Amino acid sequence: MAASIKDVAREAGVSIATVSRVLNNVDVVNEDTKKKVQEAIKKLGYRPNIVARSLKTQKTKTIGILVPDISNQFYPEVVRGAEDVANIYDYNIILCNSDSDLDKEKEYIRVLKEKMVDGMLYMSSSLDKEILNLIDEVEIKTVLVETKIAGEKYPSVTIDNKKAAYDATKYLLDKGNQKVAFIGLKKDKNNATSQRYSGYEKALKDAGKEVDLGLVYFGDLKAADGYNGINVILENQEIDAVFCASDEIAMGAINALRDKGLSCPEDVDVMGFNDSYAASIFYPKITTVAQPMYDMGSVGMRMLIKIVNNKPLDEDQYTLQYYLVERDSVKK
Amino acid sequence: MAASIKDVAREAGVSIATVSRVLNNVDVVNEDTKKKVQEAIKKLGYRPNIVARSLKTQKTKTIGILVPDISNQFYPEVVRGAEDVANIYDYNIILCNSDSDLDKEKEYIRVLKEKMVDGMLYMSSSLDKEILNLIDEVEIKTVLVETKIAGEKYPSVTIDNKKAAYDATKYLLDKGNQKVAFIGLKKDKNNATSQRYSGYEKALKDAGKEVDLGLVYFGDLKAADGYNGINVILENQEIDAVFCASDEIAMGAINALRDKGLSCPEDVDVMGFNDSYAASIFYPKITTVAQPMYDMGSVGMRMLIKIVNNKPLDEDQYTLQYYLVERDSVKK
DNA sequence: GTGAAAGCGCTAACAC
DNA sequence: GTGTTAGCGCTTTCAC
Repeated sequence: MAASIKDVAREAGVSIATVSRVLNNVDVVNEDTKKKVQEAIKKLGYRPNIVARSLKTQKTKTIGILVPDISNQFYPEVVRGAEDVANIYDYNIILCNSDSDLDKEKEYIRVLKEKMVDGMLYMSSSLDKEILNLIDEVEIKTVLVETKIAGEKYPSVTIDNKKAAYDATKYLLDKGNQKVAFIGLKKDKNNATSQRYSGYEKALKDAGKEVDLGLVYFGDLKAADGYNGINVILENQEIDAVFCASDEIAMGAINALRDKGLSCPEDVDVMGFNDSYAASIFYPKITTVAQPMYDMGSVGMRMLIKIVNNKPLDEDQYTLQYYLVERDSVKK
Repeated sequence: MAASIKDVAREAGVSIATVSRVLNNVDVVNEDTKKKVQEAIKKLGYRPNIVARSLKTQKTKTIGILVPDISNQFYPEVVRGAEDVANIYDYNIILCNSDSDLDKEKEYIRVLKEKMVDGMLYMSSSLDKEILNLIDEVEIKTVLVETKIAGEKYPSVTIDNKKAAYDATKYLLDKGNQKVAFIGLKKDKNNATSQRYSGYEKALKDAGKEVDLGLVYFGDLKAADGYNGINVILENQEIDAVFCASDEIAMGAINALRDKGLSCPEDVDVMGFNDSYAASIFYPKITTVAQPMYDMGSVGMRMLIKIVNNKPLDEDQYTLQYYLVERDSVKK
């Protein structure tokens, strides 16, 4: 067993209370006593037992992070941003992969409660009312990342997905493209990613165009969906451009185009979303809407740590800036 | 404050010891008493405080995972594999990003000790003796993933990087390629990834060829390194093929080739390493050595959990199988 | 400025 | 079969 506070006290010839005081830089401990204690600590290689401290203080200095799947393209960077900030303030993170499964999420939240995390960063493809209720019930301080509940009490950090998609679609339209297709998720009011379709719709309408469902393909966010989407859409008509709700879709779409003898951007403009690392390596390099993934994590964690320490928040609902990265998959 | 074991005891009209017994399915508790307790638990929505339990049992049911950087291509899948297994056995994971920085690693290991993790999965690009000493000192049960210390006591799960690189290079040679280049990390005995160069060397020698340093470029594992590598190598001579120590390098290399008017695989065969998701989407689809990343994590965690629970290990040093994925970046 | 002692919520002897 | 109690390693109040 490692040395405990008792050992240090004995070694230094003081009481454990005094050792605790120097550990926490609290009260005015006599300089000499302090020195003695510090020497004893060093000699024994003593490190406080944080579990014991946590039980007493009711603070664990650990934060739970719930993500759908860390092996998904989006989350590693968010988590990295979050962990970096956590680390600065001496917090650690417990990482949980929920697969966006409601039961798994609920179980993780309960376990996080049992482990007395000081707070939680919650990410999910959708936002179920049951989860929100559970969060209230277990009283874990929580910041929502990627999704938000408009006008509700839950602090959040998001980007404006609808507006981003609007801008992306408009960009394609402004290039003179007539038939602009869409491949992505179906509309669903609680799902951040699916709001991209709304932005697409609005951009078309504002440009005086009808949404032609023959130009729209709903699937998941994978490359395969982009590939299939192009094949399905092209069965009925030609297109000038396609806005994809993820970079992976965009890459799949470009591959499908190429397999049909069409090239990007010469024949069809393709726009992605996220600016994942692969988007910058792909050929052609993907023009895309960059989400500040690292920042979403770090800002979220910063907010959470403030909340945990009862500090006031500058803002409750952070909306971070996306930006359009112009590369080679859309004509200049 | 959430309900404690005392509240449950009071509610059920029994002692806390009895509540503890039903919680842990221990001893023979009378069926009726058990029912009463369970009802009280349900009524109060009671969940045990694991921090308190941990202090008593000296087990936290949490495992530390040290990775260089979760936003690096390789680790998310490993971590996912590890977390899935951990979850099955009711463990949670604390994720730490070290950037392979020695001081950061040391500090994380100490903090993990303070938080009394039951064990640790350690991944790093290299394996410093200081770290090993520290692990011994703090006595955290540890499994090494990706790297290993030959003939030492540390359990590990790895692939045979040298042999994998040997096979990959030989594959390129067997296709009739005369000048096979290499882009990757410089040799370094403790770094798993850098052993790929040794495999490359050996394959050439076994094929009766000298290693031509003009065909070798050492850098990092990024796409930019592949891009630069090709440009540097091609300054002096033409090549028939290139073995890249990562898929990212391979993609960068292919891009550089294309920018020089050379196509892959028609003019130059390119082989990657890892089989990251992007490798299967890239054009051309990358022929590569697949590392079982998910399995490395899950096998490592399985070993660790056995160790933590003092169960015997079937093997100490797991060497997992890699395999060659034949796609389109090498001529058929 | 320092020590004694209570208590955080739990488990596990030990007693009955 | 169940209750009492000590104690895990710390922090913090209250004395002195």
